[in-house]
Amino acid sequence: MNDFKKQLEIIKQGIDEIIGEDDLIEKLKSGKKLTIKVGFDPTAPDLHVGHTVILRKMRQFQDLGHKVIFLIGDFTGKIGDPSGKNKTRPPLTNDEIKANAKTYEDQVLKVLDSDKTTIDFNSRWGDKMSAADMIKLAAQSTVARMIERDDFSKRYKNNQPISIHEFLYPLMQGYDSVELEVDVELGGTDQKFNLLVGRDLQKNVGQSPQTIITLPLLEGLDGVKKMSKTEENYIGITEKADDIFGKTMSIPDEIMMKWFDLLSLRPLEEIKKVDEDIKGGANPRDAKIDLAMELTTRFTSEKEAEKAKDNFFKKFSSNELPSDIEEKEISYTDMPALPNLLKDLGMVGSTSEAIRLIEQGAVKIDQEKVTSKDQEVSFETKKLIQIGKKKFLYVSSK
RNA sequence: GGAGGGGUUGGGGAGCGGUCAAACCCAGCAGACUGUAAAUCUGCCGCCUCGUGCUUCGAAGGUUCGAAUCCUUCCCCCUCCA
Repeated sequence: MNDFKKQLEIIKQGIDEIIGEDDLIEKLKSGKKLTIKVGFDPTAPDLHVGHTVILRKMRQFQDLGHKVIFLIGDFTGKIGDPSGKNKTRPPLTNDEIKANAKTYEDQVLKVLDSDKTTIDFNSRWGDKMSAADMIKLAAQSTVARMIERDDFSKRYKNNQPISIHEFLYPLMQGYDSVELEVDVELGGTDQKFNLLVGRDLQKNVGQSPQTIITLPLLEGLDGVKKMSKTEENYIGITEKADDIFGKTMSIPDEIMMKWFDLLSLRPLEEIKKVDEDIKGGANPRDAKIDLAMELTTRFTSEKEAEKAKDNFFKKFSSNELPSDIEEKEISYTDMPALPNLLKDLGMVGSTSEAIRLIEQGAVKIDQEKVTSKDQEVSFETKKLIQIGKKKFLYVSSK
């Protein structure tokens, strides 16, 4: 593909900032196959959809015919980072790094094209560097330059410690770009400084400085906070089809288009059309279904996605029961009261909660609403217990 | 080292001797409605043996008929000064 304008449009879709756009245009015009680099921390092996924003961008580059390097930062990972915001980060062993790399690979290839992905490790050259090499590298930047970085300057002003080696991390990351002769490096907005260092180092050795593309953070399911594990507003990419589909359907309408922009691999025209259709009065629900299907298919399979969609509508749009209800057998000598039973079954957190739910008319047994917490139920024959719209369980006694 | 401020039920944040299981907001859950698990409205939102029951307000003691609220000691956070 040599239509550089078209390429540029795809490259610039859904990004936060691009630095060095002119260089990129020149390279695209020349028809050169570009080398794209993205660095990943060798810890955190469990990816969620928010992480795939950058993977999606990598995939777009692959689809445009460029070379994408998935670089695992194991060199720095082996050193550990005693000064991070979190507690001491223990150095990783070689085995841990290998295991994490494997997990990464499994997950990342759900988005990336396996044939066009190179996985590399910066220990490949990092391990060979001598103290003299490191000092030479360090000589290429200045303390003043380092202090420009937002978090460094804040910490400096607040008299919080900054270890010397922290200055070496951005340099090392930049050096990776020199080593790989990178044309484009992608990263989160918080990576901007580190990415810029790469440009400087490349210039110093006479390479064409890499273009930098930063990507915005994706809001989570609540539509407000950034997607993260700790906020529990995430979709893990190894989750079950039903969950991926359902969670996607639960995002607020307002952020739906952003999700399209940052996650969808559809052609730009199609995404624009979705937006226009909604503004023209189309039902946002249908667009959300399309998005949910796309994501579910990507992280599971088309077949599972279809099934998840079916289940979703069975569960929430019609009164049909979902197809995969769990079953439990109970055996009691003294049958407990219903609220206690619900707690024992793990359907509620406490008997108080069970009582509340019963009072609110949320509990059904064999489709019949339970009207009193004292209602007696026999499970001689298998019965279906339902709480709210989401919890179902078949129960029978031994 | 010195001077202050603070730790309250998932988060934020009131309360400063009884009427406190503790305002209010957010999150969460349920019901109604619908275009979906969106939006909106309503209710709930410590635990149990569901009662003038039990356990909570950083921890342990104490004062009091009665404490989240007062006193003592301890632990932890934050701000300012050196």
